[in-house]
Amino acid sequence: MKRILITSAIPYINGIKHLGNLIGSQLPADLYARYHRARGAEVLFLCATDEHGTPAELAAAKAGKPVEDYCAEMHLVQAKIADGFRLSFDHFGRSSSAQNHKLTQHFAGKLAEAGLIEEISEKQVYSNADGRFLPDRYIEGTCPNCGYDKARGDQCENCTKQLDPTDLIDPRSAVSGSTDLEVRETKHLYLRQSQMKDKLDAWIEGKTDWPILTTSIAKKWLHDGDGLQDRGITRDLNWGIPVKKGEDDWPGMEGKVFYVWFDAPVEYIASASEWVDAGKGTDWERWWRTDKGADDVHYVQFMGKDNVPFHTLSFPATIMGSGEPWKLVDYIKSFNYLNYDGGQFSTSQGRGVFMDQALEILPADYWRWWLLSHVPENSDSEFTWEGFQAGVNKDLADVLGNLVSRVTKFCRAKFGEVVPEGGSYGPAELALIVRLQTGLDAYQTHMDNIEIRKASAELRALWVAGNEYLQEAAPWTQFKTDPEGAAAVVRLALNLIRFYGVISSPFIPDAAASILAAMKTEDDTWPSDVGEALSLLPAGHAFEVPEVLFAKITDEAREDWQQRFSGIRD
RNA sequence: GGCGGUGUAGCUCAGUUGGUUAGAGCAGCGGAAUCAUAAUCCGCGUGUCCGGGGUUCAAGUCCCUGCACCGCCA
Repeated sequence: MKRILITSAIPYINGIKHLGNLIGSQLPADLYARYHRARGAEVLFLCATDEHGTPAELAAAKAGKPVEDYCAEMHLVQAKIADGFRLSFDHFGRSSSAQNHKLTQHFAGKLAEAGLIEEISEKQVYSNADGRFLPDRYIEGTCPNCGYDKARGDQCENCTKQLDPTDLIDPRSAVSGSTDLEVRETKHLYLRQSQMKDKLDAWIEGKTDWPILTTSIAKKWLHDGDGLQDRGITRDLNWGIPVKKGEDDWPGMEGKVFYVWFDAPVEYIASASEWVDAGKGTDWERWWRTDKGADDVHYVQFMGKDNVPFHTLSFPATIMGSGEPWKLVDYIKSFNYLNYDGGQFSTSQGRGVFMDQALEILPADYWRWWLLSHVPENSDSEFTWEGFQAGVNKDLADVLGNLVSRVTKFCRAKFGEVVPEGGSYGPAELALIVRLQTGLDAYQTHMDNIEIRKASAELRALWVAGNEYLQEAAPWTQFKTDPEGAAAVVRLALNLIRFYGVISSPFIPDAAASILAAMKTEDDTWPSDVGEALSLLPAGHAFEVPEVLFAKITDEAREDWQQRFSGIRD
């Protein structure tokens, strides 16, 4: 049996994500996971919250809560919303888990043994009032270049000049506003990625089947300027994974933690360990260790383009550098950005639709279908309310939903809520089967290749083929002179509905479940031979006319939402 | 400034290793049908493939250059 390991980029803990974040990794990953499960593969689909770092600490402080409590709460909030979108994670972990502490420290220890960790002393700004070191961007002051008084320590937003915190005039803490700052010497660990450059380069060079977006970003970082640079992997913070060399203390690193980008990818592995500890699985190493059964695992990662450098370079450097047989990623699917009505989605400005709000106004399937069929695979794409309304109404309500409706209601009126018997299949039916077999094969090819837009277009074309057939066969006319012939058409059409329910389930799982429930069958076997699949519901099999599968989005509702989500989130 | 991406019908996008009259969905127009969520089906597209050079028997598809938009710059 095929074994597929799937991870989605892990969302940061400080707040609810918007639709751009959802379509950029979690939703495509879920589609892929559902598809392969449906086709009988053994799938392990993992995600988690990314919880460490300064933004989490500040968000917790703002909420007036200890950071541990804040993260625990926000994790539950994000988990609940993920469930609302039917994201079918086998485990939704936390980067702050004990398992991740242990693994992250383990990797650091192995990297140190391999000579890939370097200790470097540097000067950093310390805030006496806050009792902590401040990252560059959390120091504010007056820009020496343009005089802007809210310049950040890394860059002036007004004149865009790159700055050092020490350049600022009258620097102050962005956390407390205190001006009681001093520059202190502090020691940090650096991952010597530059030592791994050739190895990483050769590895990326071999990935000719990866999306250009993925490899071009990786190559840029490998070759740009002086090539791949070493990166600091520690920070002077309280909230994080304490720096240790395996299980041993790391002299000189007391009170320091690993930097988020180092521990966050390790959580992909730790999440599998959490999955076992939560009693949902029995052996996580057979997914992650090539010496313990993972050599036949196909590992696919999903992420937005901003995450590509970590996944193509830093994390592989960590894994390769450990010298241990950890599973390396086989395919990286990366995405561009989804824009909102002519601009960007913005978490800080509350612009666009956030995941919780989306679920308040419409069922998950509406969002899943539209987002997946417009996923920014080749370039940035755009969400507009008009486009969303038109797409959802046409594809889901008119093409698929109405087909289910017209067939089941016609059958109920003429034959009762039972698959009718009589008649036999002729050339039109055979032609339909051939058409569907061709389309199903194409659909599967696109899904296998993770070409999501193409897959959604093909699925929609399969729905359309059903309407074409029905229109041509016109059982409502045939019924008047040849009820047996009409019965054969309806029998096929009812089977067609079940067929659609099965193959559509990766995109629209709730509607698919409703369809199967209405057809009163639990057989959701993925079809291989379409002819067989369309004779699964025999004459005499009872069904029921389902409620309207997809209510249309009205102009009034659209205008209302358009207004409501244009500005600042309440 | 450097690097990367994008630029194809009103809109959203396909166009594989260069090769026949550049395609699909939506919207629009005309027709059929009336089972259905006024849904469906059929028919209708001469667009400077961003501009300009070049390579080639042949370029949307390769090379150079200019323009526009977007992103990244540890």
